[in-house]
Amino acid sequence: MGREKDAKGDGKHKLKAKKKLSDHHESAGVVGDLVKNRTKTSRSKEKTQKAKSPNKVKTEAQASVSSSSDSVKQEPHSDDFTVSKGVKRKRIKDEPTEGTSQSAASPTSKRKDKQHGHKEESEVEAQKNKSKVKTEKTVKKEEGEPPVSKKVKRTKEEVEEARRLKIKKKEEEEQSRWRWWEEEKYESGVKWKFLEHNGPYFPPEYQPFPDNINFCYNGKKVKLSLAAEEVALFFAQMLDHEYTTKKVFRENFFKDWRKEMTSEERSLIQDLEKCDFGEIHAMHKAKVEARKNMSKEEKLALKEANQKIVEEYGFCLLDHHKERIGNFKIEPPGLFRGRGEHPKQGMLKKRIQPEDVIINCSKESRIPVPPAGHRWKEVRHDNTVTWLASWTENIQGSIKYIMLNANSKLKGEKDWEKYEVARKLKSCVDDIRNQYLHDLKSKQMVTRQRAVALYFIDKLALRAGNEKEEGETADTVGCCSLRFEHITLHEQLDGNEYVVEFDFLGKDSIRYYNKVPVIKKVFKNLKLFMENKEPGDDLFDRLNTSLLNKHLSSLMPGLTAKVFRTYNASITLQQQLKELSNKSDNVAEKMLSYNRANRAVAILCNHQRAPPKTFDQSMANLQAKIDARKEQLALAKTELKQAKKEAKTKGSSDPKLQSLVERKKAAVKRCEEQLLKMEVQATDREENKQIALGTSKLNYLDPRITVAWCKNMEVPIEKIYNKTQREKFAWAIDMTEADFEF
DNA sequence: TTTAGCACTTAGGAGCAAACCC
DNA sequence: GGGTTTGCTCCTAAGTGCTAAA
Repeated sequence: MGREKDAKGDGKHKLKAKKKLSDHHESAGVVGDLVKNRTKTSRSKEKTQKAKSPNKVKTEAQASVSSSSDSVKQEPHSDDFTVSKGVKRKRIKDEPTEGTSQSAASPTSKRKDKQHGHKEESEVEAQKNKSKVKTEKTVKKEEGEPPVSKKVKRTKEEVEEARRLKIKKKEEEEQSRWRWWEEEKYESGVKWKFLEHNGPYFPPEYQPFPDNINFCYNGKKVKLSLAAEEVALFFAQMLDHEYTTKKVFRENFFKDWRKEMTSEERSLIQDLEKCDFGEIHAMHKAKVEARKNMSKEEKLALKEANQKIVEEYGFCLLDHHKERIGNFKIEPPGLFRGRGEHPKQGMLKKRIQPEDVIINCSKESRIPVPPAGHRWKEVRHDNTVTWLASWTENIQGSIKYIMLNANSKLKGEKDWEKYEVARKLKSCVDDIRNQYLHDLKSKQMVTRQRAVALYFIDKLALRAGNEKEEGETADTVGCCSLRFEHITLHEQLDGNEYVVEFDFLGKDSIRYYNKVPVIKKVFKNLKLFMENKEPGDDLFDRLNTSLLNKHLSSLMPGLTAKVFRTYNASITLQQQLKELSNKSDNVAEKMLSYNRANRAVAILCNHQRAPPKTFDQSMANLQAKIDARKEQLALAKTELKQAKKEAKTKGSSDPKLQSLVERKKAAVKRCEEQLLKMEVQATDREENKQIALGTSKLNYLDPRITVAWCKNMEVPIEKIYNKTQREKFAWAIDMTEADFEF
C-alpha cells in the first residue's frame, strides 16, 4: 500500500528529493559553460578547452557496452592475488603485485630507496617551501608544521633545525608504522590472534538543567521528571533544524516522549502544539555560545581532557601492535535523524548502558572494566570478527559496532583485497559484457532481467538494490529494486534514439536523475518488463540481488554487483588521468586535471553534496580578487613597456635601466602566474559546487592509481591525500611504483 | 526458497580548528 | 588581531552481501 501511494505520487519524490543536483548530466553541462566563462586568459582558456568537461566523459563501461559489437580488446591479466578465504596470500616479497612490468625490488630495498627518496623529497620540498613563502602567501602550510608567525623571522639555523626535526619525525613515523602488507595472512576467517582494549567510552550522564529554566505547557510552568526533561531537551536543541517542523518527526517524537513521562505528566501533556520549549532552547543556545567564547585556557583544558579520553579509549592492542579505534564512543541518546522521508525520524534513540554492550577481546587479554556499578551484557572472544564491542540500537533493531580506524591492518587489508578483486574483473569484464549482451535475447525472462540489470550496473554504476522492509526506512531503491515509476522510456529524445530516463531516490535519499541512450535490445526488453505493470510494481519482478550475485560469482570468484562500481570508478580515474594530465603543466594545472578525473568518477557514482552555504559569496570574492589581479597585471605590463622604452632611448648599456627592465619583467610574470592560479582555483571550485569528491577518493579509487600518477607527474602525494588519507593508503603509497596499471 | 541476523562498507552532514586575508 | 573561509574529523545512517535458520 505504502509503495503504491508513493508510486502514484511520483512527482512527490521529485519534490521531496533534496534540493541538490537536479540532473547531474545537465549540471555537468552547466559546469562546462562556466568553465569557459571563467577562464579567460588565452593560456587557461586553452587548458580548459583541452580538458574534457566532466559531462563529456565516457566511462570504460559505457564505451565498451555501446560498442559491444566491436572486437574485444585483449587486456593484460592481473596478477594472482588470492582473495578467496582459506588460502594463504603469498608474501609480498615474492609477489609480483603490480604485474611483470613492476620493479622487482624487494621490500627492503624498496624501503631503502623510499627512505632515501624521502630525504631527497623533503629537501626539495624544503627548498620549494622557502621560495614559495616569498611568492605565494596562499599556499597551504605543510601539515604538522607549527604555525610560524610572519613577523618573527627565523634564522637560517632555525629553519634548518626545523627541517631536520620534520624529517626525523617523518622517519620515526615511518619506522613505527606496522607494515602489515609485508606479513603473511592468517588462515581462513581468523582476523586476529590477540586483542586487548579498554572497552567503549560512555557519554556523560544527563545533567538536569537549573530551576530557573522552565518548560511550559499551555502557558503554565511544568516541572518535568528527569527522564522527560532529558527528552524535552533533545527536542529543544533541535528547534532551529528543519526536522522539528516535519509532521512525522513531531509525531514520532511526541509518542516516544510520552513514553518517558510519568503518568501525571502523560495525562497533562497531550498536545505538542501546546508545549513551549522556548526557555530550554534559549538555554541550549547560550551554552553553545558560551562554549564558543571560552578563553584560550579553557579551550586548552577541554582539549587536553579530550586527549586523555582518546589516549585511554581510542587505542587497542591488536597482535602486539597499537591500533587506533575508529569509533570508540558509545552513541549518545537523542532523537533519530533519518535521512529523506524516514518514517522513524524523531523517535527516541535510547541511552546505551554497559548492560547492553557485548565486549569482544582475547581470552588472555586484560578484560575491559565496566563503569562502576555496571556489568557488560556479555564478554566474548571471537577472533573471526573485527569488532571490539557491539550493541543493538532501538530504532531499527540493528547492531552497532566499535571497530578499528581506517588506517588499521584489518581495514587496510580488506581495502586492498577489494581493489584486487576489481582488478581481477578487468581481465574478464569483456567476457562478462558479451555474456550479458547475449543474455538480452534469452528465452527466460529471469535471464533477460538479469542481463538488463547488469547492463545498468555496469554502464551506470548503479548500486545493487537490496530489498527493504516497507515502513522501516525511507523509500529508496537501487538497480534490482527499481520500480515501474522510476524509469520512463523515450523512443526518441533530444536527438537520441532509445533513451531511458531514470528518476529515483538512491542511498541516503539522494536523487538519481539521468537520461541515457541505451542499445535497442535493452530498450525493447524494458518495454516488455513494463507491460501490464503500474506504479508500485517492480521493474525486475523475477530478479533480486541474491540471484544476481549468485550468477556473478559463477562468472568470477568474489564478483558481486558492487565490484562493478569499484572497477568502473577506478578504471575511469586511470583513463581520465591519462587523457587529461600533461607532464609539462604546472602543479596547479595538474591538480585541476586530477580533480577533474576524480570528478568524472564522482558524477558516475552520483556522489552529491549540498552546495556550501557560503558558495556564492566566496565565488564572488574570488572573482573580485581575479579582477583586481588583472588590473595589477595591466599596470605591470604598462610599467614594463615604459621601462623598456626608457632603456632603449637612454642607451641599453645603462645597468640600472637594464635591471629595472628585468624587475618589471619578473613582476609581470609573477602577476600572470598568480592570476592563472586563481583562475584555475575558480574553475575547480565552480565545477565542484554540488559534487562530493571525497566519497569516491576514499572508497572507490584504487589508491595505487593515484600514487603512480603522482610519481609520474612529479606531484607530491601530499597534494592529493591529506594526512588521514595517507595513513589509510599507507600500503599503496609504500608498494606502488610509477608503472602501476590498475 | 525465503527470511533474519550479522558483519562489514559506503555515505553525507555538522561542527570545529586551522588557514587565510584584510 | 580578528573576522571569514576552508578543509578535516567525527558522527552515525544507510547501504551490500554472506550465512544459517526456518
